[in-house]
Amino acid sequence: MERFKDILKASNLKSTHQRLAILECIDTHGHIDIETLFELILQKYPTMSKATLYRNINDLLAFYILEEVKLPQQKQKYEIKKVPHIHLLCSQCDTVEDIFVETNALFETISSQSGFQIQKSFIVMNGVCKRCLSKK
Amino acid sequence: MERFKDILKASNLKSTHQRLAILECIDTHGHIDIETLFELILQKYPTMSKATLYRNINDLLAFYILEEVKLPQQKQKYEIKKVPHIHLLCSQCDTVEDIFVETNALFETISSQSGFQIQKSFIVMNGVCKRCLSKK
DNA sequence: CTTCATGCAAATAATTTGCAGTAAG
DNA sequence: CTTACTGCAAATTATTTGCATGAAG
Repeated sequence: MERFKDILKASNLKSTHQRLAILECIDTHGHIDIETLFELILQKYPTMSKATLYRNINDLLAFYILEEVKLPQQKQKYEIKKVPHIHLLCSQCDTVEDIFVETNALFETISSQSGFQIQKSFIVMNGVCKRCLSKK
Repeated sequence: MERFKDILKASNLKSTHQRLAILECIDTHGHIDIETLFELILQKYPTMSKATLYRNINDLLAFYILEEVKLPQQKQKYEIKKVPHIHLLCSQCDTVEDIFVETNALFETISSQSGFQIQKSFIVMNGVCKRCLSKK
């Protein structure tokens, strides 16, 4: 994917097969943990080592290309950095959905109530997704 | 503290010195990670082992006496389970403050927009706290 | 060519488990 | 007394690092 080559170049990172595979894999999965990511990439690049994976994840985080996603009760996951959004974690099918919602009203309330100056937010909702709800 | 003895008894857990120390320590600190907790308890109970600490944390989580707090860029922390609240994480002094805010409006928006049925939420705000703001 | 990234193995850190002894109720 | 809990050591699992080789630009 050309898109990722450009992103890497912008941070002076070389576009190795491994790095591109990591980015594409995270991109198509949306949210993924190290172990799953490793297994998926191994299928395409049998020589991929975990050291490389960890090093790349850390580098990509440092350059703000990736973002960590810490969900309750789950192993740490990663996603491609995008505009701020809310995570909807379904307790039935275990999938994570992203949703874009206006949160200014909430931010306002919090600021005026506490004097805290909000820079960014991390919001996860736990519940049951549309699909699982309609299954009953 | 009698309060914790009652809580433990309600879950058929014995009130050992170690357990009470863990609970009191987490209670007074608000949010604390394993390593810090271990060092603090060692001061009071020099024989405390990490195996016991981990086992107890897991048991207390299983009985919903503790709750995990996963903050961005931080080691996993724990807190005594309380009513739902929002975490305010200050990027200057690194402290976490709890705040109780009405979130129904946001929940409503999310539900109607996505069809997701919310059961609980985990919300962290990153920014600068009142104290640090006034220091300038 | 030059520099940076990879793979392997070894090192370190984090967490869990088995088991014999100890304390809570 | 009986059962559950603790501490220690060993076992697993997760993550990082050093170094020689290989690939990207």
